[in-house]
Amino acid sequence: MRSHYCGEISERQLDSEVTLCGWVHRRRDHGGVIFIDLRDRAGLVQVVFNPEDEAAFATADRARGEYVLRVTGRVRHRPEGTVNPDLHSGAVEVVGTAVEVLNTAQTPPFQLEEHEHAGEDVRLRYRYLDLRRPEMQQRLQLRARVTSSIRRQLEEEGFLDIETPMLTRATPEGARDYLVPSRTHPGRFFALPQSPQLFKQLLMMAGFDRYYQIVRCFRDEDLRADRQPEFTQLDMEAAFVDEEAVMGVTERMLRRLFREVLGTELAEPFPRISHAEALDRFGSDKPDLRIPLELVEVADLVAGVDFKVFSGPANDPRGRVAALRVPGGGALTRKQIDDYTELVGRYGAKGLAYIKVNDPGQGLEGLQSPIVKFLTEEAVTGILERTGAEVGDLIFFGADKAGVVNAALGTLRVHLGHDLDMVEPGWRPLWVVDFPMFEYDEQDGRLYSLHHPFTAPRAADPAALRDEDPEALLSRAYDVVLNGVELGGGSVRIHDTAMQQAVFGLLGIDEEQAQAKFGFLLEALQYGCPPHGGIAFGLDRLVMLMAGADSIREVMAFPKTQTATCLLTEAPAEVGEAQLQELGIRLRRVSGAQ
RNA sequence: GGAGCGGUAGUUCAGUUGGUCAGAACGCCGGCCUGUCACGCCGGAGGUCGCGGGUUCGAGCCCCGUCCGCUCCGCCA
Repeated sequence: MRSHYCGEISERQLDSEVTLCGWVHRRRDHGGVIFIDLRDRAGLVQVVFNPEDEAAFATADRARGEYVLRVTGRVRHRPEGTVNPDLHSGAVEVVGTAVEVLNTAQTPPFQLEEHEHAGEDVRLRYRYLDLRRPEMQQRLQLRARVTSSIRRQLEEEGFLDIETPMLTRATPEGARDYLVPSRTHPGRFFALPQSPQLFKQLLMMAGFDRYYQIVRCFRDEDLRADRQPEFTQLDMEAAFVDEEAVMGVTERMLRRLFREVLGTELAEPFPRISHAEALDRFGSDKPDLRIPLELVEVADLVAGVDFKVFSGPANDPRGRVAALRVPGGGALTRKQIDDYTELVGRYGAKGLAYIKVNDPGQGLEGLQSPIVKFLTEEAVTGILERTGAEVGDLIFFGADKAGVVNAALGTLRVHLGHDLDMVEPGWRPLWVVDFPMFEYDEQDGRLYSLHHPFTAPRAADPAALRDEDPEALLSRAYDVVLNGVELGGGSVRIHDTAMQQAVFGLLGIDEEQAQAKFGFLLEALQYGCPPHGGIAFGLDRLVMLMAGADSIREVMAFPKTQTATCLLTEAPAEVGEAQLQELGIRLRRVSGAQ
């Protein structure tokens, strides 16, 4: 039907006759000559129609935006002075001698323009039109190149692509499950997988050694710019490996990916940082290393002052007092500081103390601050020294429970980095390692896995595990972070029944529950389970970063809205009584019915 | 569950203190135009101001409720 893609046309096809199929991107009618920019997935090319070709000219005259055309014509150089350097095909044009209207089109509800952006709701409602836009075409093509590169690398390293079930069972821990009622077993439900975690471990036990899958996962939790109810994981697992092997595979894969797709070299090896150090220095377990700001611990300096706001947390084992020095921050206005105060308030901070360093040579006189008067001169001097403050700087403080301080100053650090234009260019991957095994939840009064209950602890045996303070226990888990985005995480797994039972025990999952929910896993562990470990990546986030987009919706063909609906298909929708009856389901109440 | 921002023409938006405030640009339709490329020029059509209620002589504007979109907190092993 066609000989080339529109976007392919260049001087290489000079003087040859080409046949193109595409959409009318734009039509410029000069009365005596008509230009049509014809668009397909590869790009744009300008087609010229002259009145001498009567039939073609008449058809071009009729054509409107988004009409689908098949055009035949000869490729020629553009006349002197009319070359368009913004277009790949801009040195040439196609002289249209035959046109066929393959289909007409209604006027689109929004312009498929780079220049003006339609609201996201309109774009989602007419997603098939939105996806025609060159920007979206490029994003989804980028996504395809990403998965292609990943597959090639992993397959070269001997990984097998094996599918796992979409209909599985609900898990007691973790995110809320999407449920699917069983028709053949009324009253019972499948769950859609939150990840193939247990299946990939079973594949290791089954001897497949090296597995990977690019697989859809489902979590029924509230949405964010980087969270959708269905999303795609690059999931990997290998047997007879330790954390070094998994991290090695990962780095090779990412390095090749960025080289092939973006022409960029990533650091070799990726730097590593412990979870504790990440929180100490950056207030985040996914620090953006492009931002040259760090938190500094000052609890010891203010532990003795009368100022309860500081001395309280400084003497609380779960508290933290930290400073964040902002070079040149003295120029921040009162309004800006107020806005930052409001920002950290969202994370539970009760305020945002600061010191403006006007002239440190003058001692306390050279400082401008609402809190200096509550501190000792010794404390202030110590703070200035430790933060390395210079003239014109500003120092922010966080004093509260450690979690609040980290969240507040960690977020503040990122915002300051962007607002003050301090973000360094480039790609800064890193590994976060030495995660705690558990996290204590004060509300529920119990431990939760920081990763998941199958993560191996750094403990020799179950007895050693029970001897330790659970909150001090480290796991054999690792996260890979890129420019402040958590790209993926994984761990070496437990491959021993007794150890798995011991971890369940610490999580408050008793023998009976463990058997009921994970009996098949505990059983499988007893039939010769090899040591194994793996990692899973958020593919959408990876592509989002590489595409320079600020939401994963921009790199998904048909994403959901924040309330988890599809504006195009209007899913979820009600179903008929007959369908419900077949499933043995009666609705408690029909809310939101029309 | 909570906080914030937004909803006015097909689209993106403006609309002051409640009183010619139903507006602009783009798009669309018609006409003109032989080198444009976000073509240009002339003319035209196009509105349930998200929805419901209230205050008022009078509401796009104020109040209450509600729906939708986005950002964030909680949540996301």
